Amino acid sequence: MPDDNFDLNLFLPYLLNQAAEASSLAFQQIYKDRYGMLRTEWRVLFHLGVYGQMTASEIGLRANMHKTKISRAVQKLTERRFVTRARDEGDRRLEHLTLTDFGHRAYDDLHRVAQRYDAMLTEGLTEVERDMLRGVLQKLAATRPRDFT
Amino acid sequence: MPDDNFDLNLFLPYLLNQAAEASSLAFQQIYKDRYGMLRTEWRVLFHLGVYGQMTASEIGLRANMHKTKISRAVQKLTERRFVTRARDEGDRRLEHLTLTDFGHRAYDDLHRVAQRYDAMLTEGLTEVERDMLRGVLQKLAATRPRDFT
DNA sequence: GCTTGTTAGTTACAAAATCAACTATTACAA
DNA sequence: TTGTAATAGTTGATTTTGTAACTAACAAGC
Repeated sequence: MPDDNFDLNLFLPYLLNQAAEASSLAFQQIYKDRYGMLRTEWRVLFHLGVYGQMTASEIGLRANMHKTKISRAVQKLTERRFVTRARDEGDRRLEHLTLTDFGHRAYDDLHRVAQRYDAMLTEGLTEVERDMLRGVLQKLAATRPRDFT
Repeated sequence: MPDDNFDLNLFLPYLLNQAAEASSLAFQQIYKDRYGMLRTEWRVLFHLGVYGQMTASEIGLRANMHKTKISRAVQKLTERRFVTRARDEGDRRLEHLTLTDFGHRAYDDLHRVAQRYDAMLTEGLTEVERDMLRGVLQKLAATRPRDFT
């Protein structure tokens, strides 16, 4: 009855999810414990930290996050004084988001953690493996659904 | 204000999640459209298809899924006649899960789709990249949270 | 100017995931 | 035995996500 003809653990969507979850766990614990953030909130914080001022939809575009997720994350981050919002005077639909000083300190902290964490994750890999891994993952992340039948 | 010192898109937990999501999308669409399954249900179905009869906690152990997720997935799969449950006579806490004929046909179908899909995902990669990718991802999937500060 | 369509962002409701508490059964040691 | 702990699995309450409908502001053609 078992199917020796297919190795589930090597099926890429499954394997990628396992790797992603396992390798996110300990970092997730840190931004949750230190700042009470969810994944969505961490992502918004980092986008603002890395790219500077952005609007919600710019973040959504870059992070592949739906606008409702971002809306809620921004609301939380604003309530907790990590982020401030400012209406665009030219186009009053737009809101420019920026980190507060407080938010910037949180970003600096987590950003340092992230760098050490990334180093830890890859310390078992060769130089070649590290480079190839990121290159291949970027290709896969750019995969847009298309027909394959 | 922007931080040129950190490339978010190369941060492994983030990059892995992006790759995992992008590369799961089209496959997810198929098991959802054809069989109305969720990710959890698809995973249980595949575990039973690949490994044969299993208990819920064996699946949880292999798939790194919480028992409540599995409990609910099994309930759905049983309602929809993909799976049958049988009490263990020796230890009446245990339930052995197996695919019905109907469930097996669904597995066979999706399993074929999965193989073609995997081939499509990796068609842009070299032989070396493919092998290294799966090897490295398996290492990362085995990452257990530990101290890195 | 007006209508029609588009974009930015929010809100409401439904679906799903998470967490804790629960039942039932077995293990095991006093 | 019998009392305590452990394991398998389920259920309920809460949180988070997903989907669709919504408001507000702008754009472009007539």
